[in-house]
Amino acid sequence: METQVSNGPTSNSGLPNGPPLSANGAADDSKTNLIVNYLPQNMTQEEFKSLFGSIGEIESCKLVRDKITGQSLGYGFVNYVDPNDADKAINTLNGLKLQMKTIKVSYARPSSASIRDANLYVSGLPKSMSQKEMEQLFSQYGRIITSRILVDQVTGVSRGVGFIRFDKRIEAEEAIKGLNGQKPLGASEPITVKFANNPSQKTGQALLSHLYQTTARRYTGPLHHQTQRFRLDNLLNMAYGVKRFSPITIDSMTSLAGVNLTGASSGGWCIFVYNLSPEADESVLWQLFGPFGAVTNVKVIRDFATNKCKGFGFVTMTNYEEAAMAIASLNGYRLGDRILQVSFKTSKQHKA
DNA sequence: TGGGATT
Repeated sequence: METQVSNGPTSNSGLPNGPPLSANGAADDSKTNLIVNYLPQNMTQEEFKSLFGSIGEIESCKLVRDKITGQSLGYGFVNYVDPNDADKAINTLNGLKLQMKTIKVSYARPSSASIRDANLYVSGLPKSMSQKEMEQLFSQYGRIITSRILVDQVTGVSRGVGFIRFDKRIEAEEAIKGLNGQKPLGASEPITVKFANNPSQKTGQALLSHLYQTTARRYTGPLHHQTQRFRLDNLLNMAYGVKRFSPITIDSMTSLAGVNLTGASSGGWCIFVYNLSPEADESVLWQLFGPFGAVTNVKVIRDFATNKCKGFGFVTMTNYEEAAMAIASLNGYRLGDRILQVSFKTSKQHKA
């Protein structure tokens, strides 16, 4: 997504021209220190250093990692010895495409506690709201460093989700107080405003959570009956319930993986789980579905006001066969005093 | 009986 190199009213540094910024007597690295955003998840410290070291001598550099999981947070800092090299790095490496990412290279703002955790996640935005309009809404609370609205990769339509990074954390806090749960002028639904997760943090957490559940289960005993083995044709009928695709033959089963791109929208098979209790949380979904295979995401849908589960949730599984087995096994499964209904998620508009 | 979306 090339748009990420050119969003926001100012550069990510807040220092568009890299002006002098001494003041406190400490080493002034405002002309040499760069922040690099949108690095590929799998890039190592060594690769990072190698890439930026090709420009000139580096005083120091750091790929920022999650303290607990150790995984890259997708950004880092490079401090050059020579300000000219920093300038050159911006000119030559900003916008560079690495794998699926377009990296952003800009001057780093001076390190300070007050600018940390100033990044907000906004959802429920009207699809018609532009980035500029979103900024106008938030700018009353402080100086915006960057902003973005996520769009559907295919249609380009807003997903109603955005990010706002303020200069100061207190500004972000005030924006949450002032805007969370509020309806923008003319909007029909309130927006949600909260502190954003770190980039790419979610997948790591999902992995960890799954790992935790998988490990913990060994010591707490099985949570459900053994998975039953179904004949393949029987399984497919049960998994799909009412047929919504052209009939699937057993012969075509092996080729389903190649068809995933259409059947499973971007990154897995989405499963609808109905009749969860109001107390249900994400962990119960991990526990139920984890044993069947790779689960990448679980979501319990909660009421905005009460924070209680609205009775359903969603699970995303990577592999079709594992998803189908989970559905065949868990549909009709009794959880407490409730009988679960589990099926592949279908699009409502396509309902007969 | 059908949401939210984490750059």
